[in-house]
Amino acid sequence: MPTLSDVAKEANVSKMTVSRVINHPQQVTPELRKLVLEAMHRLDYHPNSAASALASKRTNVIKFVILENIDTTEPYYMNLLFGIAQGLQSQHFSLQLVRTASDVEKGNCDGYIITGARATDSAWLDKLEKPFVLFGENRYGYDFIDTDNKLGDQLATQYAIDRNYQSIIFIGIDEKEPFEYSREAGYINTLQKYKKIPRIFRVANHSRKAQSFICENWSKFAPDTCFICASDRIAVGVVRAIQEKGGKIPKDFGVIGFDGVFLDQVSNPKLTTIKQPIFKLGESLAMMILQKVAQDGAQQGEVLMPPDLIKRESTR
Amino acid sequence: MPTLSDVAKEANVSKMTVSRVINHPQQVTPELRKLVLEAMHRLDYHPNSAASALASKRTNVIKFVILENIDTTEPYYMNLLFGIAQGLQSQHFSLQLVRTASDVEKGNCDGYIITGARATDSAWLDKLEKPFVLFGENRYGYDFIDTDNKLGDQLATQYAIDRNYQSIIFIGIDEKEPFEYSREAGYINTLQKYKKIPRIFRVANHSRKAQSFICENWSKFAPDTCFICASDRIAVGVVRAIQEKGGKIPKDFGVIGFDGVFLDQVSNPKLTTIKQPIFKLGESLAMMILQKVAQDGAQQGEVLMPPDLIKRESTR
DNA sequence: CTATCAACTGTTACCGGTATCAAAAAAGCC
DNA sequence: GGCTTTTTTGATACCGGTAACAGTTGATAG
Repeated sequence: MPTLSDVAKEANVSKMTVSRVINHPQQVTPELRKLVLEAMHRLDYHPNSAASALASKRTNVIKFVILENIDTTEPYYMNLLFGIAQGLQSQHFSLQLVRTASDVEKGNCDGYIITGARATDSAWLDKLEKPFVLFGENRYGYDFIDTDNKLGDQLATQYAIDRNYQSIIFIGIDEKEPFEYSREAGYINTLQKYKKIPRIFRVANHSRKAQSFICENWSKFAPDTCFICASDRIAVGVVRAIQEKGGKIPKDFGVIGFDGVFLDQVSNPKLTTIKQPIFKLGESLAMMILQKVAQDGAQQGEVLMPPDLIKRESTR
Repeated sequence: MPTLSDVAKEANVSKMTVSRVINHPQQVTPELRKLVLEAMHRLDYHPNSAASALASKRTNVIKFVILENIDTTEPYYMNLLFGIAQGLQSQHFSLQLVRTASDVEKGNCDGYIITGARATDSAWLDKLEKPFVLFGENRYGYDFIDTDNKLGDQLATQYAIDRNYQSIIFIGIDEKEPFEYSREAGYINTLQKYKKIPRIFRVANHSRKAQSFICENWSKFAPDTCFICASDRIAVGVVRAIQEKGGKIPKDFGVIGFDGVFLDQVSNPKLTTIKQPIFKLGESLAMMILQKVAQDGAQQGEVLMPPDLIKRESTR
């Protein structure tokens, strides 16, 4: 394993010059820079992350905090993680996973990416000493990245209208969280544009809960209805309920999910869904926290990334 | 942040003694050890992982290599990851995720945990310079940890027999991999014990493939049949096929899955399944690779962990 | 009572980088 | 051209640990 010194010798410069080429290239004249880069390349040099972490009093570790029950963890977390990992990798950072607020303080890191934070978590978030960014909308001014939830269900609702479903109903998640309000807002806004009256029901985010809800209230849902669901889980339940009641998908009943990871494919018929750009969200989260760390905790703002409408078999 | 030196001063010993208390406690007399531990506790000392990595020429990073398509990634990987993370945490190691063989060599680490390795991967596995362990059975002598697949489907088959299903059929995954052979072996062995003749079908590991397969061959399956499925995905498809054909679950048809993460709960009826101890597998993987690293790459052998039969609604 | 040895503890040098400041070189100015 | 200012480069001192070896101590043996 070649070291900084090796490269320095090879290029006939001092260690510092090499270090600068890596971290502050603009401080070095182009000629020297080129020399050094060539030397690095010749020797196949890779910086030692532990050494740089030590010298610059960092850890090169970001913690990913998942404040959700492991058993109900959504499959899309895997994609999120991949995205995060990819983003961190590019800066030679590595990752630690944390599942409980109590483990957060254990061991060192340079910053946190936090997901699953609810309104009640803001108490301890405020006490964190390291910079953090959230995955998921919040209205407390914390930096976050999320799918553009509102846009997502605007797309969904618009599509249901375009496909000429007579009645368009929203099946939401029974939680008072910003992402849910945003999705509902997308639905409501779009319906209002056409002077239609919104009808919203809310259930727990479980396929079976959704299924039994629809079955129990089946009489309320006439044919030619499209269900805009706040999650693929719910959509899966709705599909099963319709099938159980003998409704015809997609002819008489349409179903549109939200998430677009895993479940939408396992379902039959495959779900029309709002696909979140999960991998990219992960990557962006990584970039944001790294930047925030580099800028000593400076505010980063909010980022909403547009989702895609994936048209499949559960709508006509 | 207190350092080793701070603790050393507080306890009136040298840095080395403190270091020894942390890494080789048995080399220090109990009295001193106590003194040091108290000092560490008083100061709330946490070792600096970067410094120790640098000094001992390690990186304190383990790479988790996932050789599978991100989109078909099983939800249980999340649990595996949690387990791995937990195991690594305990030794102050952190994690990097890698998805392609080409990224494996990029950046440094002390060892690898590799999953999704197929027979064809052994070529580059042999070339790896750092120690590694595999998640998943293999017959090439590589160290691995896996669920006891054979035992799993012994349990499943035995249960189907106990529940008095007349005919017991295995729906396997259409891949020539050890885990599949082991599951089939568990099924075959148990049936043979009762002088019953095995019937095995194999399909791709997709719910819809399984569904259409069962539908197309529906005439072959008389009532009073239990399907032992090699995965929950397949089980979900089988359940849907039976429902589509109007079969009664669990009275006339039983379905037993394999995995026990996520899908089994989303299904309706909830699946009877062989639940893999995924979290523990992950933890063990972490422990194994850490030990292997500590022992400079010494062989660790194979570990098979027993799964559990979870009895739910898809069997009578 | 001293020599020998084992067991424990301390000293020193170094792991591979980076920050800081000093020195040198280049540029600007009169 | 000489002097000041700015830019570029280099020397040095750490960052917080660990390995290797040296020194100390007490026990055991002769």
